Amino acid sequence: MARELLGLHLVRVRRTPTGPIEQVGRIVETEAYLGPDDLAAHSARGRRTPRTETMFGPPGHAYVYLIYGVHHCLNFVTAERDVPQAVLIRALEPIANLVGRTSGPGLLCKSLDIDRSHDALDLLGDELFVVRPTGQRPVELGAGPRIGVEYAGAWAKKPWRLLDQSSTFISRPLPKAGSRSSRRRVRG
DNA sequence: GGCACGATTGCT
DNA sequence: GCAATCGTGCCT
Repeated sequence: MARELLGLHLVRVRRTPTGPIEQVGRIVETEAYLGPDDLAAHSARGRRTPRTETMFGPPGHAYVYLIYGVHHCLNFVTAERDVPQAVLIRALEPIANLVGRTSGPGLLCKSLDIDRSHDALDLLGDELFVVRPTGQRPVELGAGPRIGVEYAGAWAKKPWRLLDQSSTFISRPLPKAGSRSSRRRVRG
């Protein structure tokens, strides 16, 4: 799903006093979180709490959480009920009605005005959803380790951060080949 | 009730 | 390099 979402358009419909505004961004960076095995996931070891409950719910819903007491992060729940997997949306390329930066999970939520009140929102509804654009620009697939999960040991090394290398709106470049974070463990 | 800390960002 | 800022998870 993290791969499939790249290149699709995320649509956010905001109701305003003067009528609805449709914000659109092309998804250019995602990360996969495959709990309960994945120790980098909030649902690691099957941890099921009020916060992570949405991850255990049906797919096609938003999982939104507050990080560092400051920013919100938007995820799509991707697996069947009771299988706590999700895809973090990390960066958008502005297509329509987007003001402010959209490169980075916290910035993206700020620009789309998404917060905890949107947790568990149905992504098949009319407020937040994805569409496949016509004449879709091809995705130049890149992969690297996920950001900010150093604590997850071997799981932190998995190349589950996916992005479109042709986009200038990714949150940060992939680590250079040969750098510590991209080097493969080789048996000696 | 206490306390350590985070799937980030911005400023020094 | 590090502070901001607070909900969450886990312990007592």
